[in-house]
Amino acid sequence: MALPGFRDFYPDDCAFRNAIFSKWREVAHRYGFVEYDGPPLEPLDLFTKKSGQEIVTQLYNFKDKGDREVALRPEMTPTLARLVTARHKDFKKPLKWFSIPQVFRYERQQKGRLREHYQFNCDIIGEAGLEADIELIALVIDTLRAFGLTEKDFVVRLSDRQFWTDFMNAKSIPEDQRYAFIQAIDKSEREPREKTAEKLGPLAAEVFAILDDASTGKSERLDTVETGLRHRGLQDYVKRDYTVVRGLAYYTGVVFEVFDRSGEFRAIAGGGRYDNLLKNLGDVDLPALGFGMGDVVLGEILKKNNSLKNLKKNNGIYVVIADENHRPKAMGLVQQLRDTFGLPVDYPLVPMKVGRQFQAAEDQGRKVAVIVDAETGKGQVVSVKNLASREQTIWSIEDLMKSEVLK
RNA sequence: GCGGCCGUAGCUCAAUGGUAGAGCUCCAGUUUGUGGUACUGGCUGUUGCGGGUUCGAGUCCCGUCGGUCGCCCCA
Repeated sequence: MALPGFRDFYPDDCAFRNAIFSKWREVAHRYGFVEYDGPPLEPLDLFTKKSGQEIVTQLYNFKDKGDREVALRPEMTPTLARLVTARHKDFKKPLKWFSIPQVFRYERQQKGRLREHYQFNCDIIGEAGLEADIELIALVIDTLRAFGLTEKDFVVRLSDRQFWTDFMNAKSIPEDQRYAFIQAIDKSEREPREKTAEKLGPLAAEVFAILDDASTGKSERLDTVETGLRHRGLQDYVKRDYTVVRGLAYYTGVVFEVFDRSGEFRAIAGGGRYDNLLKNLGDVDLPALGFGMGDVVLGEILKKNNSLKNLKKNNGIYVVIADENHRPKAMGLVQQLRDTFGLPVDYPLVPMKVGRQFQAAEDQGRKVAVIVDAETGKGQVVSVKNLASREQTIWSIEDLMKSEVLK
């Protein structure tokens, strides 16, 4: 039994996970992003430096045999920051980097939240202009579209962290009250309105007006982002919503969260601009932005929508050994097929009834069966059966190797 | 860390406090050279674990571990 919050991946699960990974990679590559990776285990202070000591309660951390305080990474951004600050002069800006790390957190698990998951991380570093924000948001949208999801399935809720900073400046909210103010906005959706109003005090009416009707809030940044997305035909995937504030730790500009329209699941993805983080962490002043998308919530949604079906598509070859006397010849053929086609080629490891062999071929999702029998023993002849159409034809091995019937 | 619900075969579940069962899966056969059906047979259990009540506990009580949903938290 796996530890609480950790998953086993049986072959079907692994196929499902890998299908998600390959879509992620495909879309990231389509956007010109390149893949990087880092260690799953990091010095503890890499994370406390960014998030403070409180984060330790949510980490898998321990002392290693060299007496170092270490932790399993809860997120990729600190590692990315380390990589980038260490060698930023080696790379032309902007960097468009992605990664699919397994990340960990020590928390009680619940729906859509385990103690580990794989998180697709895409970041753009070294570009302060809003074109980068638009590109990144377009990437989030296209990633989900690649799984067959549409504007009917999900929405990107767009907000602007700077908008609220400006608001608090205009209202002269003291520094020590700003955290509570942002928290109140963050929780306003999950709390009774009276409770939020109590927290906001005299500003309640004005804030509610903005939360209820996003057009009340003015943000040139969001105007530009929305226009940019409209140019790409993606305007139906986004909605301005100032309730999104994203934990507020280090975001500085445009932020966003992606939700499914049914409201049944947790956030699918989230991200935004964090222009000061690299400077604070690594003493390299580069603007940056990024998002993360986990495989758990996405997987739940794809399963509900029945996406990613047909993972066992018909391909490959099953060599049926109809006459055990010719097993040696069959083994030669198996080897030759593997060399020639690079497709899955399987066969019975031990003598098996012919009917069972066809069943095995079927269960494995093979496209064709190549039948080795007494005729094969006499000459270089095999029968080839298409498992779907059940048509069977006779081939010389020489012709078979040049043909397309097995592909 | 807190609370609700739930732990019985590999899976899904049944069994009034009275001898632990079914379906599916798996394996084999019906069928000694042709696959999704059908039929037949077979394997699998310290009823999560530990205490307690009782003549007797899968069933009731307590604890514990795990699952699940929510709260807290959300990098």
